[in-house]
Amino acid sequence: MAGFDYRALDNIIHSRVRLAIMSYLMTAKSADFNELKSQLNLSDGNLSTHLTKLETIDYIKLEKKFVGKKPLTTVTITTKGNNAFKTYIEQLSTLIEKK
Amino acid sequence: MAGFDYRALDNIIHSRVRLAIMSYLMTAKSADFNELKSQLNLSDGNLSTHLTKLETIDYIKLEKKFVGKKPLTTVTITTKGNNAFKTYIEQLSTLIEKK
DNA sequence: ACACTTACTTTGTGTTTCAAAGTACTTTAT
DNA sequence: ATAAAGTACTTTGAAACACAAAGTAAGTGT
Repeated sequence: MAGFDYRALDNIIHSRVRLAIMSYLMTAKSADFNELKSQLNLSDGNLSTHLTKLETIDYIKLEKKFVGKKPLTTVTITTKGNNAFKTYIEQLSTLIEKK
Repeated sequence: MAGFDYRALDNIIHSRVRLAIMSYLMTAKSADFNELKSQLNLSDGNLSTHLTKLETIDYIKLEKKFVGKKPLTTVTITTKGNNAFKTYIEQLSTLIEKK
């Protein structure tokens, strides 16, 4: 009975906060900073750092523009991010099925 | 569309290594140190520290005895650990179902 | 002008992870 | 008998991580 290889589980997605972010983006496709912040109950700083990390490995794309007078950061999941998330979920599924 | 509450996900189970350990124990019921070490491909130190952490919150029980001349540590999942794991899996399931 | 709000980012501190090194033996050559 | 190598762990230390408090840069009331 071989245990599962924990190294296979995407370490970057597998953070509770980033899992929440990615999961949200999978259905929402895109969201802006404040939407994520309020929906996921994150502090500004916490969200900001996790977004930066996800952006660094190209799982999401961040676009900054002004809407009227206010800055607006829009977050979009990339193809790479989408694939990574799907893989992550599949691995989790096999883990869960084993119960 | 409300995102999921990451704070609800058991932080102690939600470590890749500990998830592997708990998952293994759910089906194996009990295992000894070297079994976990080899099946889960963990270094001695890494396994040791995670076991200690899981023991601290009573998710597992560690029993040390000698078999012949050698020390043997047997790891058993507790009822509390079993429940915590089930809850964890349920939460993950809802996350996955949302896709 | 002054405090206050908004939309973030940076910084600082505490926590976590992991393997290398350490411990306390036992077993195996020589 | 002694040294070298293994066994079964635990402790330690350095790097990475998580998070909120503080900071920034702009706008908005009063």
